[in-house]
Amino acid sequence: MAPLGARACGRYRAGMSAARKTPTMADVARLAGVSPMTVSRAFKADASVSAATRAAIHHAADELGYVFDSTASNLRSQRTDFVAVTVPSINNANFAETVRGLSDGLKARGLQILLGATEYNVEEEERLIGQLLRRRPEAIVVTGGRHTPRGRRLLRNAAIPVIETWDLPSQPIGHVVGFSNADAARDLVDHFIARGMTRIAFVGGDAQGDDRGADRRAGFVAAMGARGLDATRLIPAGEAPVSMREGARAMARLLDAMPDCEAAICVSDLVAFGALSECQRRGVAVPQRLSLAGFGDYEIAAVCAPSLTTVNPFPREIGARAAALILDVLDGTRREPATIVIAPKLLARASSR
Amino acid sequence: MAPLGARACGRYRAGMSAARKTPTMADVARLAGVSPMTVSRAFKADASVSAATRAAIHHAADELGYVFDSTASNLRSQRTDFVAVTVPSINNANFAETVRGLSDGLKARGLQILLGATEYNVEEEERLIGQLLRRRPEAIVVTGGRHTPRGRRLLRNAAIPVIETWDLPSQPIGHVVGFSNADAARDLVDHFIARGMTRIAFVGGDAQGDDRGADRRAGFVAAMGARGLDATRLIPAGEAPVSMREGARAMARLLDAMPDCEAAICVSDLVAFGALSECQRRGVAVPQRLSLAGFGDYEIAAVCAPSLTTVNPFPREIGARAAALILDVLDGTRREPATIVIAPKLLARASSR
DNA sequence: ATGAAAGCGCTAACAG
DNA sequence: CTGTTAGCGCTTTCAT
Repeated sequence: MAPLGARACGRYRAGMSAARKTPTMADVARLAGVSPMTVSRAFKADASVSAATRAAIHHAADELGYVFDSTASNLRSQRTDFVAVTVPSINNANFAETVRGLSDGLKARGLQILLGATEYNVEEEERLIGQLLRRRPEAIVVTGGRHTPRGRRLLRNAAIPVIETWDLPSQPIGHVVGFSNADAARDLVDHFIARGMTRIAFVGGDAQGDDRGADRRAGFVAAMGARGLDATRLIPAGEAPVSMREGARAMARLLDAMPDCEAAICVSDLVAFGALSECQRRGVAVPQRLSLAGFGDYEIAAVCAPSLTTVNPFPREIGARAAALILDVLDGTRREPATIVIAPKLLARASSR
Repeated sequence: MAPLGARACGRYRAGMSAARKTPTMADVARLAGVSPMTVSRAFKADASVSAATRAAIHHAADELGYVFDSTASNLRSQRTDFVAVTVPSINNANFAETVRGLSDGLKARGLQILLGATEYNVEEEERLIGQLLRRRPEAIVVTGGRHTPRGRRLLRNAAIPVIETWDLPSQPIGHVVGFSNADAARDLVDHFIARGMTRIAFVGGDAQGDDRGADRRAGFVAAMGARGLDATRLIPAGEAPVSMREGARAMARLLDAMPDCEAAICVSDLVAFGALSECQRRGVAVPQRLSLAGFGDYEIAAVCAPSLTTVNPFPREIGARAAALILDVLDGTRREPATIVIAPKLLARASSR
């Protein structure tokens, strides 16, 4: 079946009769009449090879259809140029923006992201961290500061930079690029209070595994308590990922159970939009009868009518700052753990009067 | 600074005074009193090692904080357990769902996704494919059937399964899991015609690099022509990624330029929602004065009021089918290139009367 | 600027 | 079930 080269046994060879071995640097070297070492140098941008030799080598490589083999390079050089990243969900515009910020910041130095989704589950995160660390990434970026004991241990022992994001963990493992979700919720509370509202509800933040959401809800409760207001108007929205549908259902419950509410702070803009749509279905005027706010500054918050008051946590910048931090640490520019605090921005829009 | 072990020179060691070498299988073997080969087997689920030996080895490994090194395994075994995937954008719920479908289908066999975003640019796709193939993935999944010549060549020569998705390329490189974007647009045209509308516009599909969108627009033009209707009501929406904001602006132009339109088919639900919001701002009743349709069955299409008529292309299933295909090919169950055609489903909702 | 030798850490292949 | 030997394809190191 595969007469030559045991390596190709059972391997996929589209439309090829014989399984010819994939060419290696040695093959390129032979064809170009140089040593393998020179070929290796010719494939590194900053290595010293004469222009003519380099051109000849690339020509030979093209002729053979040679593709550089990172797996061998990784082992020998003990560098993978991977940065491992875990996010709760890939299907979330906020986290996707953080990944973009990371990716853009890292690709200039040839670092590639190895992405995993925890699906809002710390056990899954632990499994994922284990899998990712086997690949020997140069650094690892995780979302949030809550991990299983083994997850924490894996991260601490990894001997690579660890960056926790989207949060300000009380016991950081290494570096942090985040913000206070509780403070953001407090700012929204104060926003409504400043506009004369006191009967304020919080929608969501109950989802198991969504620690950022839980922190926002806790921040709401703390802020309401500190202002001497009723902090018990908490509307659960169900399991993560909590989104528009859940927002609509939660608003239905809120309107039924607490018709006197003047404002509702939702755990995210997606929930807020779902809540808004339910208000519109029921003829509840926003913001005249009920003010609404979300979180995240998702695109929909700016586009929907009325536009949604929200908080922009600068997800792209979180990624960009994390990337810059990684580069500094790998360069040796920075040695001590850093905590970079992002200042989220409250955006007052039409959904709050 | 790093007295022992040249490997650790300049490497990051959080809070460690000396740079001790990362333990290897040989270290674990020594501590457990077995050969490295037995340690290797103990780390493979299906290898034959006595239960007692396996337990002892894992105990020793834990004690040393040993982490299996995939880079060495990858080189020696010529397997990476990577599947490379390129999508136009990571920040798009449809593509994110396809990635989830892939990821879920592959993780059972221990395959991990290596993800890259092309940002709707074939040159970027070419670069990305080159980068990804160096990592020696077991298979590669790309979005769409348009590639640069070098991109095509790289894929064809890769000697791994290639799967093009979200499209039905006329010249497939290998396998295909997709659907006809043109047919989907035609179905929407027929949906409106069946409801008595003839002055129908298409919004978007002009974005450079969004081939699926272009196919939908082309399908609209072809279908309108085939039905003897005016196919010139084409509203550009700007460069990819085209989203809600662009939809709102495009609708503003449509209402100004073609106030007699009865229906508008938008290149995506995001554009359709933006268009809807503009209608609401202007007091244009949807669907009474103008019917709307989108594409993609994004969550917002079901939640917004009025809900949006759309087409569900089953993005999750595209990923799941691609994953199943990859497993079959790697198993040797399938040898010939497959073309799996997904049947998108038209969902008639409140935005079209 | 180029080359020779050695070896990264694991596992295929082949014993026993 | 366990061990021995060799080597995956590159790059570090040290020459010249």
